[in-house]
Formats: sequence, structure tokens, C-alpha cells
Amino acid sequence: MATHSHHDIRQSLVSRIQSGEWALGALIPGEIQLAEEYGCARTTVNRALRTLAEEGLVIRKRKGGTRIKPNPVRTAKLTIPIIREQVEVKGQSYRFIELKRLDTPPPKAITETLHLTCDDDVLYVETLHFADEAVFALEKRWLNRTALAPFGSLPRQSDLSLNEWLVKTVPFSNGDMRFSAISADAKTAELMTIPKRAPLFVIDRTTWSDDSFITTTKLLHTPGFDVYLQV
Amino acid sequence: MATHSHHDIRQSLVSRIQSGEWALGALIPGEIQLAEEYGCARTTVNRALRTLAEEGLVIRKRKGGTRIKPNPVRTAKLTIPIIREQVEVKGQSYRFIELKRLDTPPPKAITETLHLTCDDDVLYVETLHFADEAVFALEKRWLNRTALAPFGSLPRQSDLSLNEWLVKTVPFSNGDMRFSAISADAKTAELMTIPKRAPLFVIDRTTWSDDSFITTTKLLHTPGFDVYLQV
DNA sequence: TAGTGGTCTAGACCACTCA
DNA sequence: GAGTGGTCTAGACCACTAT
Repeated sequence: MATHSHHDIRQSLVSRIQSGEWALGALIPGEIQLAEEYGCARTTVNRALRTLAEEGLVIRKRKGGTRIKPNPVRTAKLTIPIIREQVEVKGQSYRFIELKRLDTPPPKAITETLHLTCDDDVLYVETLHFADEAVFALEKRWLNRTALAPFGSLPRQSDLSLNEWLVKTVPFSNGDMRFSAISADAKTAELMTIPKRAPLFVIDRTTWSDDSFITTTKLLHTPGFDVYLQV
Repeated sequence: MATHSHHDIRQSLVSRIQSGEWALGALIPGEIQLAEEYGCARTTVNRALRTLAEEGLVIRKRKGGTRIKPNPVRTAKLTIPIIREQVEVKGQSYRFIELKRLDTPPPKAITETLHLTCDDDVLYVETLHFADEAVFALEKRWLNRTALAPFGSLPRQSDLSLNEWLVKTVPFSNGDMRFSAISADAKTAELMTIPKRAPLFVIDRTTWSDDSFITTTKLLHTPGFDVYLQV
């Protein structure tokens, strides 16, 4: 077999895995042996196997060798959504209204989850996002102004949406995300001008930068919204 | 700077990006220049930069150089869910009931989406999954028996759930996933023993293996279900 | 302690793409 | 056409860990 490209070798290995040549959990040959088999340098096989490990198809351990992962993990690419872009991609026009901007201290649950100290200066902002005059999402956000201070002042009400400002100003942060479905309560339904008890797609996202809490946000999306992932 | 590890170099580059040394979209020095700067081989810098590109922090182009990505893409690891495990992780006991197993041809919409031919032998299965006697999810699944033939016969009604059998038998496939929220209609609500119009979290997933359609499934989750992602 | 993967090097050639 | 990243090699040494 005269394949010298790590890409081809990766593909060949995937085929051999798919064909059942190696059972789930089984040990596959070592790098040196595979390099001989494929007629290339060990480095090249290493590169192919490393890729497979990053893709979650195999597990590699020094001395332990390389094994087929029993329960493969798929990785999905997820872009941090900028609401304006989500709307405009659909060919609709975007605008937003900031409903509230308050300095009230956050609920206890949030304070605890985010490890906030009493000194942290927390702001609450509620924003309504529109797509072609229909409500697209209601955003409830808490921001840690203490941690955001180095990035300059927050945009004023009528400027850029906070959603977009944050993504562009504080990039490369870490965080987590939770998707769920809830039913709109009376007050929310009225705000979003949708029927009471309509199903809402909810995204809760919390963002950290360098161990300090930046922001947490709850996005309530009107019916019809979805999240698509290539796996 | 005497850092010779691609890992350290990556970290250094991330810091320099976060510090604002290079603006979003800006061109950063080439591999050779960085290699001189860090006092290591170009290969090592290449490895660090390649990692950053895979992480979605930079964009690399031959001749065009390496640029800071304006809109960073975060990658989230997503495990293909096995419903039994999702339930058991929460400390609840799992069981399922297969409601239907029909040979009726699939709806036109599905046939077209999946590029099925007339020859393909398609099976429809409807399963109800329980967590501690409460309904956890309703699963509606179409399977392509033609493509599944090489993997042996499908489990019988009372055995392993099809969900689990598929994940373990046909691993390393490609596919896509869509999350959305809908309201339970009267019939569904009755089946799932939940209130009419309750908000359901829906996962639509389609799986392909080697260009042939394997299965498509719609999972309707009872209220309280969520999907969590580390970003 | 021995074996396996992890990494680094120095050099070479290739492939894409911008001007 | 020239410049940048993409890749391969052959060899070396290191780090972890199973036995």
C-alpha cells in the first residue's frame, strides 16, 4: 500500500474501523507497525492517529497503545450566535429594543452559580430582538461590569446590541450552553406578542474569560427557531 | 523566549491574541518569523498554529498568511445520546416500550430528504422511553433496512432498544442534528401522559454511513429535558 | 523496566493563491 | 512568479504507564 499522506492513511484507518476489522475497544497495531504497513514514516501515521483521537474515534495511551473508542464522541462546530446575523441570514431585517437596564443585584441563584463577590458590579439588561417586525427572541442578561471594565465602556442603548458587542469585544472566552424548551407564561407571552403557553426554545449561556465571570444570558426564542448541527 | 513546546507556543499566541496585540482580522507573522522569535523549528510553530486554526481562533491560507478570525467558532463536544444512559446518569431506572413497528412506506418528505430509492426497504418504529415510570421521550424512527443488512438482524421488540443498538452497531457514521421546541398536540400528549400543549424539546437526527442513509429519528422529550454543552 | 505514544528537529519539496 | 502554509522524512529523545 503506497499511501504516504496522513489524510489518506486516516481515511484508510476509518474504513478499517467501519469494516469491523477491529472490534469496539480493540487494540490496533502500533505506530511503527502501521508505518511499515503503509510504507511511510512513523510521524505520518502518528499524525493520522492523532487526528482520529481528536475526532473521538480512538483512545491513545502511552504504553497502552491505541484502542477503538467504544462510545464515539462526535464533535459539532457551534458558532456563538450573533442574533443580528441569524436574522439577516434568513433574509429578514433586524432591529432590537432595550427594555430594561437595571443595577439591581442579581438573584441569589445567579450570584452563587457564578461565584460572584459582593464587590462585583452587576448589570441586568433585557432586550427584545426583532426579525421583520416579528419578535425573534427575548434576551435576559446579567453582566459583570467589574470584569468588563478593561474592555471599555458598554455601548449605549441605541447602539450595537450588547449581544454583538460582547461577541466582538470579548472573544476567545470559555463558557457553557444549555438548550431547553419551556412554555411561555402570561407576562412573557405578552412581551413577545405570542400566544400564551407557546413553546419557547431557550438558550442559557454563561461566559468566562480567564476565570472571571463575564456574562450570563437567557435567550427565549419564538416558535419556529431551531439549532442545526453538523455532526 | 526559549519555549520549544508547541503547547507553550500555542498558549503564548493565545495570550498575545487576547492581549490585543493583533486586532481581529489582522495578519500575524509568518511561521518562519515566529520560529525565529521563539527559537524553535518551523514545524513546531506550524503545529501550534494548526491547533489554533482547528480551534477556530485563526484562519490560515497559503500565500495569504495567518489571520485572527473575526468571529471565533467554538467547538462543542457532543456525545451521541443513548437514552438509557441519559436516564441512568440521573439515577433513575430505564425501560422502554415499542409502540409500533410498521413496514409502511415513509412520507414523501422523508423519502426525498434522504435520497431513498424505491428499492430501499424502510421500517418505521415508534418507541416510548421511561425514566422511573414517567415518560422521558417519544421516539419516531425510520430505518433503512437495506443499508443495515450488513450489520445483522435488528433486535427484537423486547431486547435492546433500537436507539442503543444503532449507536453501538453502526458507529462512526456521519449525520446532522436539529434542536427545536414544539407544543404537544392532543394525541402526542395522551401518548406521553403529559398535559396538552406542554413544551417538548425535539431532536431530529439523521445518520449516514458511507453515503448511504441509515436512519432518521425524531425524539420528543418531556418538559424538563435539556442539552448541555461545554464550549 | 520496557514499550508505546508524544514531541522536536532540520531539511526538503509541494500546493495553493495573491499580485 | 513568488511567498506562504501543508506535508513528509529520518532520526532522536522524552514521558507516561502497563506489567
